Amino acid sequence: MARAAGVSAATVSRVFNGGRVTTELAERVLRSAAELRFAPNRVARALRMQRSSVISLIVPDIENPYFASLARGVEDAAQRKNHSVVLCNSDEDLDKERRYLDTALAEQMAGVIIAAASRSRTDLSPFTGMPVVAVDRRPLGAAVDAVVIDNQHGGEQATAHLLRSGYRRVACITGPEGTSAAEERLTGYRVAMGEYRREQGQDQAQLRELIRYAESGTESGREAMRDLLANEEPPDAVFVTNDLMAVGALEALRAAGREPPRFGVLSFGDAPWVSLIAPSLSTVGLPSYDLGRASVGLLLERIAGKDRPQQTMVLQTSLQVRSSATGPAPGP
Amino acid sequence: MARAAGVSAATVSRVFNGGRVTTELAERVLRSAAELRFAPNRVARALRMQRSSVISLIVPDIENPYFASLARGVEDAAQRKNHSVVLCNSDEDLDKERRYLDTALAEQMAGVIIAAASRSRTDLSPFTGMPVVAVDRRPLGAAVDAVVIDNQHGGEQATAHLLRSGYRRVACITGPEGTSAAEERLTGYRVAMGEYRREQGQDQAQLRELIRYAESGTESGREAMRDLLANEEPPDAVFVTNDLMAVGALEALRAAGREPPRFGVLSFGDAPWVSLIAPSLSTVGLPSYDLGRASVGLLLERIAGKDRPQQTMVLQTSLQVRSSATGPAPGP
DNA sequence: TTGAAAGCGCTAACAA
DNA sequence: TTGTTAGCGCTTTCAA
Repeated sequence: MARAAGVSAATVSRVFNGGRVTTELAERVLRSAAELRFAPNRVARALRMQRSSVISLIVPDIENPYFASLARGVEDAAQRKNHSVVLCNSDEDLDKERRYLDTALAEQMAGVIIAAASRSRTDLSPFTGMPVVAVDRRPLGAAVDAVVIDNQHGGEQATAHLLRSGYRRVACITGPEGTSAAEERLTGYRVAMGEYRREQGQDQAQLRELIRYAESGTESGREAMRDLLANEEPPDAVFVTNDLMAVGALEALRAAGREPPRFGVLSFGDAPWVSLIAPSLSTVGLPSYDLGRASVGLLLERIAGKDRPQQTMVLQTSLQVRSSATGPAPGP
Repeated sequence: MARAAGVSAATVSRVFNGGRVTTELAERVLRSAAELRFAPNRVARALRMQRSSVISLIVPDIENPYFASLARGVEDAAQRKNHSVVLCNSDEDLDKERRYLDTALAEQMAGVIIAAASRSRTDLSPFTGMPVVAVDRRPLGAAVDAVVIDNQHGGEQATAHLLRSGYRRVACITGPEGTSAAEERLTGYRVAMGEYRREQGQDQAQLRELIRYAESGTESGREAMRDLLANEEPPDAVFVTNDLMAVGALEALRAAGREPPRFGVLSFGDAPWVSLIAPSLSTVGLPSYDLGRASVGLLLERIAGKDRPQQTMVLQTSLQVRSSATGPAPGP
């Protein structure tokens, strides 16, 4: 290539990397490159620079629409900055995750974006020198940038919306006890309920009978809902902390003849199908795409060598009003 | 690393690549490698071998569950053979697709798996030397292996199932005229209907009034269904060639008081949410995961240098019976 | 079976 | 501004 244009390899390199070259030479190089369909060999470049332009994206499962959307955000942002994205599905398996991390090292990748399989047991310590951004889940005690969702605020939003819509006894079905997202969303619920009851001068001790922990599947959502309906004083609305459980809750409600929006249902998640089911589910939408995009932003700053304090970005949820929680009164 | 083990670089290389080395030396190398947490530099390897172990996967959009599942199949299979997968979203945009293809070349990737944006205008000609497998869509006139779905057979399966379930006037809502998947599925419908009517000694000329072309969205599915119901002699079942249009059709049916399974609905696609809507949709399931897996199989054969005739694998659909097409008679 | 040496294509330091 | 040179870490002859 250099010979074809009658210049040195260094000049070719400079042309392709924005070095100082006279327009005449640059043109000659570009012309030859076009003729020969030449494009710089990125592998050689990566070897020489000790760093490729590939980002490793490690998620539990790309078939989960949440992570698909996140991945899309990552890929779009990366592509705009001439970076490629390697897709890795960890299946929440620490060993598998570990192998992907090792590969990222061996391939001298530019950086890693990871939704870690475990907050405490994912080991990010070998990554000195390679930038890492944690996304969706912030590993405990690892000195990495992170981008996460404000789950508590989302829980507050959801609960407040139900109360504002006129529901009075708002229940909550949340995920397994001890998982951080579920607990945070529940906290949001407690806070919003506490505030409301304080304003109303109501007793605050009775929240417990309105709360159910479930296993985050359709099945367990249905059971939890059935259980809530069996209360002495049953709720008139429910905040469910994920879409799948919400579908189960909906089924239990239909079986009991308590259909939305008379009975309010609000879920957390915004899966692409929530608008397709009947009634279309109002949800607290997750900024999954932006999560991906933002994590690339942080990662590229680190890759560029920017030395700033470790940082966590907290992205806000947004209420998606559809038809399952418009209010207990007969429609206007 | 070589020094640490007291051997030459060549020996280290042989240890990691299954060359002939005495057990004693091999052990020494492995021990040092473990101590130093050494792993061979894949970039240098790729440069030297003129080929990396990365596969480029080009799909229209990873947020489409069909391609997410396909991608998962690709990644699982690739990972098992120590290959990485680079994710590329073409958005059906030829320019964008072209840039990804160029990157694959510049990165000396091991091969490309592509669901091409266009059957005729996607240009795969620069890929002499780099293996390419077309997936889901077979480019016209490109000499590459391909893995596709048997759309026509799927259409036959769907239609035959409706007829077998007791529906008599089966309509079809298919995608835009001229797109190959839509036409093939429609062909399957025609074949199955023709066969049935021949057996019944019925007139075969009247099929046209049972067929509608739509724009493959919820909206246009609803309209097409409404239009079919306005027929002089309306259908009692419909085969819809994708899930989204089926949701629209379902809405039109509900509005007209003709609910499944009294009115049969069968769709083509098997999106993850089809079992969540009410009634749960019976579908012709697409082997998207296997599509991905199989394409990796073909690709790796080519990468290994296997010289065999160009090949197209046709994967079969499978009927997923749920509750929207159990038969016109009142349930047992 | 092992090691020495060359070279994959690029970029960075230096010299001209 | 341009060219020369060295070397990134590996695999692959070739010779020992």
